[in-house]
Amino acid sequence: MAKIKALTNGTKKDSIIKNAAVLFRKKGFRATSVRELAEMMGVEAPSLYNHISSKNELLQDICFDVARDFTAHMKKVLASKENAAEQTASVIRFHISKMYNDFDKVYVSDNEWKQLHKNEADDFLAQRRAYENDFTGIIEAGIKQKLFTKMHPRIATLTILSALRGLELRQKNKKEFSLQELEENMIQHLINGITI
Amino acid sequence: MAKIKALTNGTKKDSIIKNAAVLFRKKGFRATSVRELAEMMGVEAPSLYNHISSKNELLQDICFDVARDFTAHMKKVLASKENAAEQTASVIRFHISKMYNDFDKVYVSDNEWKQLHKNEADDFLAQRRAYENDFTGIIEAGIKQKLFTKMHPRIATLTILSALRGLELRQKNKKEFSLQELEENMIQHLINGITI
DNA sequence: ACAAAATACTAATAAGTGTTAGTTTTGCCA
DNA sequence: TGGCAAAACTAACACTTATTAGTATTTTGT
Repeated sequence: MAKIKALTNGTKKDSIIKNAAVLFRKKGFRATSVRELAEMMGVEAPSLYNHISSKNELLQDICFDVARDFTAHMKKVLASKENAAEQTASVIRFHISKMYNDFDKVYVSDNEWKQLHKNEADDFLAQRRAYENDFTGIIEAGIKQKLFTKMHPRIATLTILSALRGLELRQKNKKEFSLQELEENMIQHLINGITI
Repeated sequence: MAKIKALTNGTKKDSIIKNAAVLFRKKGFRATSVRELAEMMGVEAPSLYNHISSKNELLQDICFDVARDFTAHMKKVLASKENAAEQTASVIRFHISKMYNDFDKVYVSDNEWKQLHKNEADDFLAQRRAYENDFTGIIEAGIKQKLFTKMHPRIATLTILSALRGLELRQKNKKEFSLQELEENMIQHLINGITI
């Protein structure tokens, strides 16, 4: 009779979520069974239901936690008095470090949110769009401030966010370069490419 | 008794694949049922099996067709006498136009290949890695030729390919900007960002 | 040490899956 | 027009799925 161990500084549910994130990332949400998740934790599948209410809830928690963190950071950036280039760099840096430190959850949020139930998917997408619009606002401000070249701000947004979201920072990559290297190179690449 | 219509310049199987790609993109491979695909085509599920051998075969065809096209283009680029900057631009342009013209299939290939059976997934991944290595080779050549700044070539590769793969060119976006605008802006952004 | 609460277990269910077997219908060509 | 191949249909299978019910065990608080 194995037992679920709580995370240090976390509940048993947190522990389940953490393991779920690993499987959801590796195999996808639909391809991951509750039995499989239970086995990973050394427990029978129904035991998990003492801590969670459904498999879907796990995905919800992952997606909305990640969305909240990104949104919160964006609001902080917008409230700052930095110029557009600094704000852009701050957003990029946050994406990279979040991806670096919380890869499974961020990846799942980016790639599996479609599997949320309709209501939640709509909600998630609305948050995502708001985030993208905020970012586009920063780019537009940068153009007005003559920091950035004249360009299509929406395309720049797609380019930068798409580059960041697509990052896959598994162990293998972490050995090829450090977090600092990655940040420096990507910021240089993505910002200099639109700087006057 | 509805009938499956062949594509103009294509077989009935091609028609099934085309519809499958739409569903796989919208809902994901695992979340798409054969019955659903059949309904979309106005036919009962078992009827499809007169034309395909399995659901998985549909995914295989999609993924490997796309992979073949990208690999073929890369080989052409490598065989050309263009300099590294021109080669990079050519790769970027190909990604964008392919994504623009064949969105469903390219998207599915990029995002659902994990659902292939182990053998095929390994094969697919090997092709993908070879493609990435070829691209890194171009970047490295560009640095040697002093066209590009000193940087981590592997990070530049990830940045550019990630930006391109993450593009989602559905109808909505196609109204915001033209193919030409998109190409110009992204090439400028992704290449100028690493140009001396 | 005992009662109560938390949490594990086994067994089972209902729904959905891809796919096959066997049969009927359709469309084409002699 | 008759016959044959292509391709549709219905029915059913063997599995897997998430989840619940009911029960046993462990842990916690007194």
